[in-house]
Amino acid sequence: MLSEKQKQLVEKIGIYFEHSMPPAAARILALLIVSDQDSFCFDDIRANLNLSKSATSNGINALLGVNKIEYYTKTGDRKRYFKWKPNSTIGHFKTEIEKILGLNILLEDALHLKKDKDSHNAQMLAELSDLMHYLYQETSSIYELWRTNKQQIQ
Amino acid sequence: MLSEKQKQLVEKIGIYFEHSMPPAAARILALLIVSDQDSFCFDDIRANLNLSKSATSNGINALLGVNKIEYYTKTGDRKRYFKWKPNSTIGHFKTEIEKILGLNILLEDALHLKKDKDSHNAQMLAELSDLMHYLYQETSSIYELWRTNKQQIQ
DNA sequence: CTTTTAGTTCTACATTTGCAGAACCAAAAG
DNA sequence: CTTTTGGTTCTGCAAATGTAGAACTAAAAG
Repeated sequence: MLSEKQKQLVEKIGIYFEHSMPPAAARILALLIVSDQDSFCFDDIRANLNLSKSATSNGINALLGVNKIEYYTKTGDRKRYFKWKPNSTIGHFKTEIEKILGLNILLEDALHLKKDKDSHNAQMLAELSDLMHYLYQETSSIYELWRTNKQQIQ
Repeated sequence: MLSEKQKQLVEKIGIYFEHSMPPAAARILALLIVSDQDSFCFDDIRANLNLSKSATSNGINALLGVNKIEYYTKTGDRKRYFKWKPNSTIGHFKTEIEKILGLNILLEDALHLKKDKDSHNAQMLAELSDLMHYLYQETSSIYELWRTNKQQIQ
C-alpha cells in the first residue's frame, strides 16, 4: 500500500507530531497524510502501522478530538472511513505561532513586574515584546492575504 | 527576593518551557528571566526554587549547553553567577518558526511521493506549501527589518 | 596536611506515559 | 436467540523521565 519511502516518511512526520501527541496517534495522522489511499478504516490503519486495537482506537479518537481527522460512512457498512483534515494543518501552523506569542505575553507580564524598568533584562524584554508584536501583525495579515487569494482562485 | 506574583509567573513560564526541557531547568530559566536580581549563584537558585543540588546542577548545565544562560565570575570568588541570555529567546522564537517550516518540508516530501498529484490531499499539500513559503519569506524579512531597525536606534 | 567551598556524579526511587492483549459491549446479521 | 462485526475499555507492564539525597571531587583556604 505504501512505498518504502512513504513508510519512512510516515515515521519522520510521526516523530515530528510526537511533540504534540503520543507516538501511535502521530503515526496514524502521518499515514493519512502521506498515503495515496484516500481513506482508511480501523483495520487498514492497524494493519499499516502494526498497532494494537487499543492503540489504534485511542489514537483515532485523540485525533478526532482535536479535529485533525474526520470520518465518513457508507450505507449498509458499519465501518468508519477516516481521512486527514488538511485545514487542521493550517490550524496547526496557526496555533504553533500562537504558542510563540503566548510566551511573549508571559514575558510582558515579567516586564510589568520588574521594579527597575531600565535594567538590561527589562530593556531586552521590551525589545522582544516589540519584535513579537511586529511578527504578530505580519503573520496575521499573511493569513488574510492567503485566504483572499484562495477565494479569488476558486 | 521574588514577589508572590513573580513566583507565580516563574511557574507559568516554567510550565511553558517544559515543552522543551525538564521542569527544573524550565524553572531556573524562568527565574533568571523574571527576577529583579541581575544574577544568581548556584545556591541562590537552589534556595529560590527549592531544588536539590543535583536538579540545580543538571538544570544549569542543560541551560548552559543550549546557550540560554551564561555565567560570569568575580576575582577571588569561586562561585559562578548565572544570567539569562536574552538573545537566546530571539533564537527560541526563530527555531520555533523553523520547526513549523520543518514540517512543511516533510509535507512537501509527502506531495512528491504522491502517485496522483491531482488528488484532493495532494492539492491541499501544495496549497499548504505555498502558504508556508510565503510565511517563510515574510518572517525572515521581519528579522532583517527588526535588526536594521535596532542598529539605527543604537 | 586538613578543612571548606562549590559543585558534580551516582544511586535509588516515584511518576508518568503509552502500548499490548484480553475482556468486554452494542448493533446488526443470520 | 446466537453469532459476527467493529470497535471500546480494562488490566497489566515496560521504558523513560526527573528528582532527591548521598557520596564524591578538585581547588582553595586555613
